[in-house]
Amino acid sequence: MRLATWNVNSVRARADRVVAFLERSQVDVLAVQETKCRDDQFPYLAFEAAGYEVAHVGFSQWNGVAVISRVGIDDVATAFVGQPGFAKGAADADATGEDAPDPVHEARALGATCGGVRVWSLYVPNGRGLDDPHYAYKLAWLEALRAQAAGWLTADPAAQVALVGDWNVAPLDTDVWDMEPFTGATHVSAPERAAFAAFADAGYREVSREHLPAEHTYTYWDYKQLAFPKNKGMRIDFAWASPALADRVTTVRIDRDERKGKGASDHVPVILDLA
DNA sequence: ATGGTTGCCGAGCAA
Repeated sequence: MRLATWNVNSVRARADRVVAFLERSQVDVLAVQETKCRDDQFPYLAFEAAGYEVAHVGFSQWNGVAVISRVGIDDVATAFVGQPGFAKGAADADATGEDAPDPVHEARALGATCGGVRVWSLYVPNGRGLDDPHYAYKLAWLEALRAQAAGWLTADPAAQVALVGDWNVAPLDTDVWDMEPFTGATHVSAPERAAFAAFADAGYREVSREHLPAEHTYTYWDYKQLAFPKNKGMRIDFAWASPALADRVTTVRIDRDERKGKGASDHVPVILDLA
């Protein structure tokens, strides 16, 4: 089975390109992030015509995640248990002693069982800035996911679980082109890196680096300032696998060519082959 | 060159 993950940065702007990728690369299951649409706006027909089923969750023009599969889609979950929402205005309410508004649940996680693998398409909050409320949200979100994922393994040590997507964390200094511009920035801070590494403590293995250990191997390049031609990229898309699944991974590929040409997403697919 | 890119939607936000 071939499993891939890709932040497509709008599935409507790129439906043809995503279908072409699925067919050219013979992908069985694709986890998609940043569809940027509601469920009723998703271009289902383009994927169904190519022989794929789609499970999607999207509430607005922001976020949105999907699993696209030609080996079945069962037990779809449009959030993980305990998934935090963004508590807009929580800090203000705390200061004034007023009741905080209800947190806004965002479409950032979708789980589906495809071909015997529990696949989670994950779009980790960006964080925006170290002083921003979205940064605390990001850390809480990662910790809540880790707690759930640890529980899945405790319940079934032989579980085949893939936690794949845009983690918005560059775990190593060599996962960015240069650390200097990231001074005081998100994606590289110690708490974010610890929250990411905690998935290893929970028993998972990040199989993309196991198979592609080369430094400065990127999955994302900003649209601005000729970042791609200058290869000023970041490695922020990863695949944590449960032990039983990690043992099945034979190859991992990053399809750098998908960043080329007109109409490219700013991220490229990460593709896993499973024995 | 006081910007730089893209996508949402149709101004300004988010990444």
